[in-house]
Amino acid sequence: MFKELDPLLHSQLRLAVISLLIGLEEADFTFIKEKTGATSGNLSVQIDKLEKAKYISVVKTFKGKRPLTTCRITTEGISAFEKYVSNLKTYLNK
Amino acid sequence: MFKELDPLLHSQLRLAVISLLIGLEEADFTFIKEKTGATSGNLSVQIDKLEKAKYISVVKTFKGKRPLTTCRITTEGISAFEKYVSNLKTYLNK
DNA sequence: ATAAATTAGTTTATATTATAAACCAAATAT
DNA sequence: ATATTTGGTTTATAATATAAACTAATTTAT
Repeated sequence: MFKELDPLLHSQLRLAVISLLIGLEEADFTFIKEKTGATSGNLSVQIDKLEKAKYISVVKTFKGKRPLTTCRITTEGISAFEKYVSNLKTYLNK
Repeated sequence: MFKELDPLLHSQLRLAVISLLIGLEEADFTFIKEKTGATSGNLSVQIDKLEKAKYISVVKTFKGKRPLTTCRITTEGISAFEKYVSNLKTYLNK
């Protein structure tokens, strides 16, 4: 009937981050923050969770003299997202 | 870009309840409990929230000598669900 | 040169939410 | 008579999300 929804993806902000990265393959912290409208603090926390789950990889470098946090989705993240979307559909068929 | 997801519906159990009621127009507590696999306590709480938001109406009667809690979706509930689904799509287009 | 403001975040505290455990009342089964 | 089941509710706890406060360095303005 209703399939389980991965709690890691069933969060507005984390879902937005993953959704963004699915289309882009790479995005930095500030860009994600702008596109999602999240606060830095919330985004920082949620990116951390996605990274710990290996749904995204995070690389911290410098752009000139400033820190730059770059995120990419992993293959694990892609398949988790695809499964989430497929399971979600069990809730949406009116 | 990403549309706001109604937090009342962005919950696995409450979404399942609404999704069920959209198709059925009427269902009792026990039936919903079976279909969703929820615990009674959790279901009781979530039904309460949906009722307080006027997304569903709840009528308590007796079936023979036993209590019977019957739920129906309201027009407000239907349009909230439709909006939720439509907003959700902004997250799903890979 | 120094102070103020901005960038790019992290950490921590708090509010909200979800879930489970404990409970209740009545009915039915042993 | 008492044990179990039905149909829930209430309350306590765990998990989550969010915001506020903070850090550290960089620009920009004075």
